[in-house]
Amino acid sequence: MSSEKLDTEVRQDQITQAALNLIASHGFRELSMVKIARKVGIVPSAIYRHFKNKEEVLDAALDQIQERLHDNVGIVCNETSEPLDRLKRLLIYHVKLIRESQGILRIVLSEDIYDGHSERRIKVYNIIKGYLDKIDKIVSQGQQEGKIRQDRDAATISLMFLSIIQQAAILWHISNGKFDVTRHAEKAWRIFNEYLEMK
Amino acid sequence: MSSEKLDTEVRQDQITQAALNLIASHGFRELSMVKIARKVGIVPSAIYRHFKNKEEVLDAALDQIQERLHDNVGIVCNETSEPLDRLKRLLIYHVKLIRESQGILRIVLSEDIYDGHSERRIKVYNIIKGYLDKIDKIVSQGQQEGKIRQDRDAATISLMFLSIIQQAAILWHISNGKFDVTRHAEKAWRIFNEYLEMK
DNA sequence: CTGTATTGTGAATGTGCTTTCACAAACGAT
DNA sequence: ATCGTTTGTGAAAGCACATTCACAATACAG
Repeated sequence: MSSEKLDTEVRQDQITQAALNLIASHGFRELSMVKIARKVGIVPSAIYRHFKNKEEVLDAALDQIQERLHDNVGIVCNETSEPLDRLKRLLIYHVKLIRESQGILRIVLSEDIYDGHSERRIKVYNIIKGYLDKIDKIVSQGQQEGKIRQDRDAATISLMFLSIIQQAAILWHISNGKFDVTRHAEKAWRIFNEYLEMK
Repeated sequence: MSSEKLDTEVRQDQITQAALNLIASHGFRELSMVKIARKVGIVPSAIYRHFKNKEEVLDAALDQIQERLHDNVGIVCNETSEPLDRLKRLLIYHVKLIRESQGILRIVLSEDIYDGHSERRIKVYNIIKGYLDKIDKIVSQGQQEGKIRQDRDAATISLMFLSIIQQAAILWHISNGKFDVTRHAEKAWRIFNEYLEMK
């Protein structure tokens, strides 16, 4: 009952995707090599042909998340050059990302992903920091252009911006979809936008 | 090598405290009956004299967290009757709570605490909702008194308020204390306060 | 002082997990 | 077609864990 033999590159991709989907749908706690293997259609030990260990699989999954976040920023920056529009669209994309791949961002927040190993912690911190930096750039540019009030810290504004969605996403998840993220995001954005525009 | 025999009530308290401290310092993932027992000074199986299983221990720990959150609200409401002052102080107490008992609030956010069992998920949701309701009351009252602008949803404002600290707390933790929560809380509060005061 | 309920102990069970390893099947270059 | 490399397999080792159970120590009521 042998599976088809595939290149390491292909398998690595499949394994990473499987891991991401499993985390998204059943949480980090439920993630096991057995389940990843089942989803890919191979046997657990076969994973070790393509990754050194579970750690490496997780790292690859984190890389994917980072990519998706950065992609979103790239997209909105291409779509419009208006700073406030960029932020608004980024908010929408972020919410969409959360809704589509359930927990993909809660992964970043999940306590358990660190598991004592501080390298992973640093990696996660850098992912968030990288994302925040990009938001920061949008804000700073908006301030220079006079489109966003200049009397407040760009970093603080950026973090507040991220906080809005993130916390809502958590509530959304815990409530089993009962809590309306999109609605909250809209309302919160109105408040935030109004503040940023103030002179 | 027998331990002193103590009443179930006392042991339940010790066990709950031990569990909370362990989660706070080493995360939810690391929590085990063995470690709880070691901290209390008894043998793992002895825990089962006082709790039916691990689930019950966790539930007791969650109850404790809820209590602390509600206590904070009670304290600030006794300290002052000015809505904005109440919020500001609550922010400070919240940050303090986070700083003191490391991860006590990340527990609420931790993916793994649900572990598939939806009862626990509901319980956590209710804890947050209860806390948010109390914040909501402060905001609503402030709006009625004309101390807080009335053209925005109290619920949205409350959630934004909570988000500010919560996300910062997460960053603080991930960065191993490098990120300055207190500083961010202060800056964010200034922004938030200014907005709420606007007519 | 005696008997009974309560609390603690150590060993054992069972489960699920990651990881290793010898071996087998498929592939690719020559 | 063949040989070496890559990928997949199944079994097993080894670990941590929650939980159970018979038994021992302790407290306490009468």
